[in-house]
Amino acid sequence: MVRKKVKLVWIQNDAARRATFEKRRKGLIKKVSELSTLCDVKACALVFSPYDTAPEIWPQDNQDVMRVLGRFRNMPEMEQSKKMLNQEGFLRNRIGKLHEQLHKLNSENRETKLHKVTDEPVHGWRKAYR
Amino acid sequence: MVRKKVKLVWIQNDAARRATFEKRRKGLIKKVSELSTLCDVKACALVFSPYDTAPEIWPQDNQDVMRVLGRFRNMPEMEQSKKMLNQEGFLRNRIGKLHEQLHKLNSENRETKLHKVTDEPVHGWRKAYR
DNA sequence: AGTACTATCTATAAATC
DNA sequence: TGATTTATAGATAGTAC
Repeated sequence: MVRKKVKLVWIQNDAARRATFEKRRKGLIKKVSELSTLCDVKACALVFSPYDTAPEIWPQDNQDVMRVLGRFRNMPEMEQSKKMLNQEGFLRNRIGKLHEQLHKLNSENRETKLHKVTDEPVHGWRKAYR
Repeated sequence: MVRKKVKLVWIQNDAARRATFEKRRKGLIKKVSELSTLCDVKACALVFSPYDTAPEIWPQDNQDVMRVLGRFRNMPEMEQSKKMLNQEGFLRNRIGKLHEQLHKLNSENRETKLHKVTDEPVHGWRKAYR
C-alpha cells in the first residue's frame, strides 16, 4: 500500500528487494514499450539481475534490439568522427520526417475513405497535415 | 490532467506527441535508475528519437553502459548482423524503404481520391516526398 | 517551444491469504 | 514463496500562460 515514501536506497531485506525488483522490472518494460508505441521512437531496455541467467530485454525481437544498440555500439570511439555523428544525425532526422509523412498520409488515406460516400468535409487532419 | 485513459497508440498530433515523449522519456530514465539503486542490478535504457541527434542513455557513465552491454555484445546474433549494424548503410536502406512506402501510399491515396466527389487537392507532402 | 499546474490515472509497498 | 488486494505515492495528459 505504499505506506512509505520509498527511500531510494538499496533494499536490505532480501525478500522485499526481490519482490520490488520483479514489480519494477515489469513496470519498466511496460514503460519502454509504451514510450515506443506512443511516440514511435526506438527505445530499448536491458536488465541483468542475479535472479536470472539471461537478461530481460525489450524489445524482444532481436533485430530491433540490434537496431537500437547498433548505433550505440561505436559511441565510445565517437570522438574520432564528428562527421559520422553529424551524418547520422542528418540521416536520422530525414528518417523522422519521412516517418511522419507516412503516418500523415496514412491518416489522410483513412479519412478520405471514411468520408467518401457522404462527401463530408474532413476535419482534424488538416492542421497536422501541413 | 490525464482526462483520458491514454490509448496506447501512436499520437498523431505532433506537439502532443513530442510533449508526451519528453515527459515519458524523463520518467523512464528515472525508473531505470531507481530500479538499479533499489535492487542493485545492472540495468540500462537507450532512447533514440527524431528530436535528438544523440540518444538518451542511462546510465550516463559510458563505462557502466558498456559493462551492462558487455554480455549482450557477445551474443551470436550480434555477429550475424554486423553488416546491418553498419550505421550509414542501415539508415540509408531505411530511407529507401520509407520512400517506397510513401510512393505506394501516395498512389493508393490518389486512386481513392479519384473516386471521391469533391476531390480535394493534396498539399504539403510533396516537399518532403522528394 | 518551455514551464507550471493539477486532476486523474498508474505503479507499487505493504498487507493478507 | 507466490499470488492477490488495496491504499498511497508517483507519473503524466491536458490546460494555461
